[in-house]
Amino acid sequence: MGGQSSGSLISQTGEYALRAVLYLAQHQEGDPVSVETIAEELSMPRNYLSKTLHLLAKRGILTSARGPRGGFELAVPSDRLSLFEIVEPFDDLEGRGQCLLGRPECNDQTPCAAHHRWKDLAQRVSTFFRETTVDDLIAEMNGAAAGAAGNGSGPD
Amino acid sequence: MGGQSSGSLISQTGEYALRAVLYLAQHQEGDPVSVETIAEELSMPRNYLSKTLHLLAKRGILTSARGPRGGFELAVPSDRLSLFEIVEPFDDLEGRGQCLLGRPECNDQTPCAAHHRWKDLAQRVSTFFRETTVDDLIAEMNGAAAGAAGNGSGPD
DNA sequence: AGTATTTATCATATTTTCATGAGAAACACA
DNA sequence: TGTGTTTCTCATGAAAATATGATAAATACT
Repeated sequence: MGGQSSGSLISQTGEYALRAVLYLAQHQEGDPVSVETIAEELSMPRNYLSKTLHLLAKRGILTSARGPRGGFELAVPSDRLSLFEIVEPFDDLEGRGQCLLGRPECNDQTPCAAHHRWKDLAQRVSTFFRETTVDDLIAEMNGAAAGAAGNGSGPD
Repeated sequence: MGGQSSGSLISQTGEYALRAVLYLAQHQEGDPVSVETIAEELSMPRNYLSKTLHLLAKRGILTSARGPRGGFELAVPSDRLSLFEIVEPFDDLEGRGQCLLGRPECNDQTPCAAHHRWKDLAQRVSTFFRETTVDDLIAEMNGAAAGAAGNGSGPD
């Protein structure tokens, strides 16, 4: 022991999913994008990413096509695709994992010691994932890079 | 794949630590408490908990004593012991794990796509762990169970 | 001194997560 | 129809987190 575990809110896999979908949203012109491209561009393990994206496709978040000109595309407009939908297949952001003390049931009726103090924050996190869209993140990227507004053509 | 990972902010081990310390704080009368007792009472793996508490002892958060009448005790007054100190040896709550997209460096200068939106929440979480004390949780427990004040003897 | 009790430490097992590699299936295009 | 490209799927491997069991070391009590 002594080694620190990730501590991150989402798993490595969930993070891959998030970054890959973000990439797809930024490369929506024309043909689908191959796993090869994404994996290389974002430095992710190719086959592992393939499986990850496959699961998102099964969830209806992406469309996949095989063969030449195949690859993945968003199946949902990026301004209607929440981070929650992307991460949820891989990480349980609600339900369990809410209670700091790991109680199976932890609510206003049967609260753990931390419930009342933690509740608000947990709720905010939940809301963040549910209400933040892929589009929001892209907008913020462009905004932050260029100055919050104005330049119609996205960079890159 | 398809199985959801914990999704919890802290690891199983960190959760054990938190719950065990909380238990210790509530049983501070007289003799130290043995791992045996805590493990049984809180349904945790005995030897694993032993190691976990040992690490907290090395950090100066608990004192440990061997032999008859041995066990663990708080080494710090519960109103000056933050949740951060308890969990930090097992989970990296700050630094890495802050960036949603897993960037090694993610700050105001070199932000990831989610940085500006996520920053505030991450900060709040960090503050929660740093500023919430063990005493706060115990007070809340008693308060929530009995009605915010009054009954001197704490319920079990 | 001897004994029972309890933590400390070591070696190992189990489970979950993350990752790799090879081949099958689907598809576009010539 | 054939060929190359790409996802899909399976089998396997590696690493980390979690857990177990046995033994050593320390200590209180008789």
